[in-house]
Amino acid sequence: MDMTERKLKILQAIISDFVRTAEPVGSRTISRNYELGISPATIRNEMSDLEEMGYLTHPHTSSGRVPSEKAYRLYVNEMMGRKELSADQKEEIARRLYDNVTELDNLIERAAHVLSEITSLTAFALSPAKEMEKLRYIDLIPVDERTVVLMIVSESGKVSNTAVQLDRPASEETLRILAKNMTYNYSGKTLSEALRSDIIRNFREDAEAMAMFENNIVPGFLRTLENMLNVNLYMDGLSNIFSIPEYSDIEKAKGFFDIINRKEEIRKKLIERDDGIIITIGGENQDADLAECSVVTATYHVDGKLVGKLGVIGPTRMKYDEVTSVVEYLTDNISKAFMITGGD
Amino acid sequence: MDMTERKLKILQAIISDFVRTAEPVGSRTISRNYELGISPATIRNEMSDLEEMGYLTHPHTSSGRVPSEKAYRLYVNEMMGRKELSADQKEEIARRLYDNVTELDNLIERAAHVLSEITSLTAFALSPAKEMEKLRYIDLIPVDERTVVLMIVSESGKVSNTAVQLDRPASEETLRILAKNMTYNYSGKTLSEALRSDIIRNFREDAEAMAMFENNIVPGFLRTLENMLNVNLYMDGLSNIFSIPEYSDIEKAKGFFDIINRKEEIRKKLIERDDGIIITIGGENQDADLAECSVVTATYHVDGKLVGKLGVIGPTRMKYDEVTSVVEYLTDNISKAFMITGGD
DNA sequence: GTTAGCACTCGCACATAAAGAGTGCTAACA
DNA sequence: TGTTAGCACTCTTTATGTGCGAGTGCTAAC
Repeated sequence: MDMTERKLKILQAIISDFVRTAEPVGSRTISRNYELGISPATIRNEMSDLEEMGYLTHPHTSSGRVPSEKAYRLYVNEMMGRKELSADQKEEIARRLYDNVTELDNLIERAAHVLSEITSLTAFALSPAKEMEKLRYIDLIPVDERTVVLMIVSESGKVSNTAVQLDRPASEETLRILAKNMTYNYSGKTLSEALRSDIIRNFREDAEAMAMFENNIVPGFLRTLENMLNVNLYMDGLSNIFSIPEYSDIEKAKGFFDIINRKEEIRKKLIERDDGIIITIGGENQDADLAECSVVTATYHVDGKLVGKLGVIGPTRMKYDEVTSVVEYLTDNISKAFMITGGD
Repeated sequence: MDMTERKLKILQAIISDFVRTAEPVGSRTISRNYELGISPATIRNEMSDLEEMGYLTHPHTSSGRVPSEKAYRLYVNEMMGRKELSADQKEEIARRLYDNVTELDNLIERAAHVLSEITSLTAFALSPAKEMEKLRYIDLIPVDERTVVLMIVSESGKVSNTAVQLDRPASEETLRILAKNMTYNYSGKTLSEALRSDIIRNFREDAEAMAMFENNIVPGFLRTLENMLNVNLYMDGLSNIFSIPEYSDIEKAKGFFDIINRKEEIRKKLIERDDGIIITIGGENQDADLAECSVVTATYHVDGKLVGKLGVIGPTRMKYDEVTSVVEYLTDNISKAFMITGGD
């Protein structure tokens, strides 16, 4: 059976109506509310065809039609236009994103918040992966006899540090040598290179320094690198789930929270996703628990180096055009916002 | 009407049964399952008295009795014993608390997690208030011509820092002088003193240093202090709410999440609460949205200086004895755990 | 003071009925 | 040949009625 122009229009009308109301839509509704100039009977015939083609389903004999995942996929791929955000919306988003942000992670967290509020869905955002960040500078700052602070500065200016307790007192001179050596050995290396590579030990001539390096500094160094590499997952708008009719059933709501609680898993899944705007619909999500959800993600870049993701998770019946636009606008603006506020 | 020994026993039986089953309890149930040696009819008479005294309520004429808030209050104040945790439970808690913790905040977050799992309720924990923390050491570390890292180390060893962009290049000498001065002026002061006090400017002799100090260092200093003072609220076990019959109604569940979402408010409320173990039952919580919940909080101390809170929120029908014991055990162990793992 | 007995009250689960929305088919029409 | 009106049929939803069970409150006897 061929897809005709008219079938497409009817399908679009059905999707649009169902997205709005969450109720199966009947032929009369389409005929009344969408000016296609054809009678309910004709629409019924077309609907019957569309069902045979796999674009519609029938909850039961005597109810309206519901778009299938195949229909959403067609809609997203072929029929959906970008919904340009209004100037007001853009301003609102920008204002809230730019407001008083001092840390990149902070900005990302806020992006999740804004995203969830605008879409009324559950939003998430991943702080940037820093594998490709390069080390710039390493220092050991004596605080007291047995305490030094190990500080690592990355090329993008991110600072991280740990207080390290020493076995034995260290002279400032020793610390200076160690720090200088580490900076020399590691600056220009990426964080993951530094973490994976064998620790470079080239002060064998100084037994004292060497012992301390081995026992105290190296563990602290690795710990700090790991901290810097950590990717945080922020989620927001969890309670939005309750305003979605699909989840008015307590069991389903519970199921949703069960998914959402497995943060570690989500984090991994997100990291695996391809770059750019990705929409997965229902069963396209490997996870069986997500079979009734769609996920929209987009990738942001800061400085062309740091890379992270954000997006929303909601019922397959979501406003893909709107959501896509907001997600895109946010990612486009994240690096911009961050430069303006001049965070570290 | 007087409270008698027997009435107390019956009330305790009713509370205990209702806490377990969430169903109104009838006279037969009490007579069968609790060996009080009296018949249902007698129990009915006593129940009737207890109702008149305000300890029981009656959902409708032909159903069992439900304890009132007044009953829970009596129970908590007079009848409840501490439920000693089993050695196994203690070990389990300790193991999970001590496991691989490197940061205090981390430990607190985990405490919330453990607490929610053990009680099957929603748990929260507040990272310690650091108002009383004293500054130990301040340093300015040059990274490149226009970038320095401002580092603050507190007496308990917590390190915090910000990268500061400079208007103009600064000599290492200038930075050294500034850092030395700041350490001299602020070490021994508490964080909040440092934040509130006027900035001390005593290098008027050096116009160059002074200008940089004013324009770049001071804002970074204040920002860092504020960061250090920030109190984080961790919540865990949100989805536990779904296994509580009281919240099988979607509207109530939604209401619960509405409360939980107002993190800022919760944080403030928690900070205001008195020290020690505090139990508020139903309407005793000012917040109308919490009128059907009870909140149990306890205070922990680290090093006798840092102070924070943790606790649970659940239905008025909760196992107060168990919850109290767990909460108490956790707070007692937090500082201990932290010393053992040798965190910063 | 305690207890057995019994009438009475509700709430709940279940069945049944009526209403409403929507389809699918048939036959007529342009 | 495509479109439409008409109508029987299906299935869900909502309202209504009924019986059952749990539990009380009262009375009278112990």
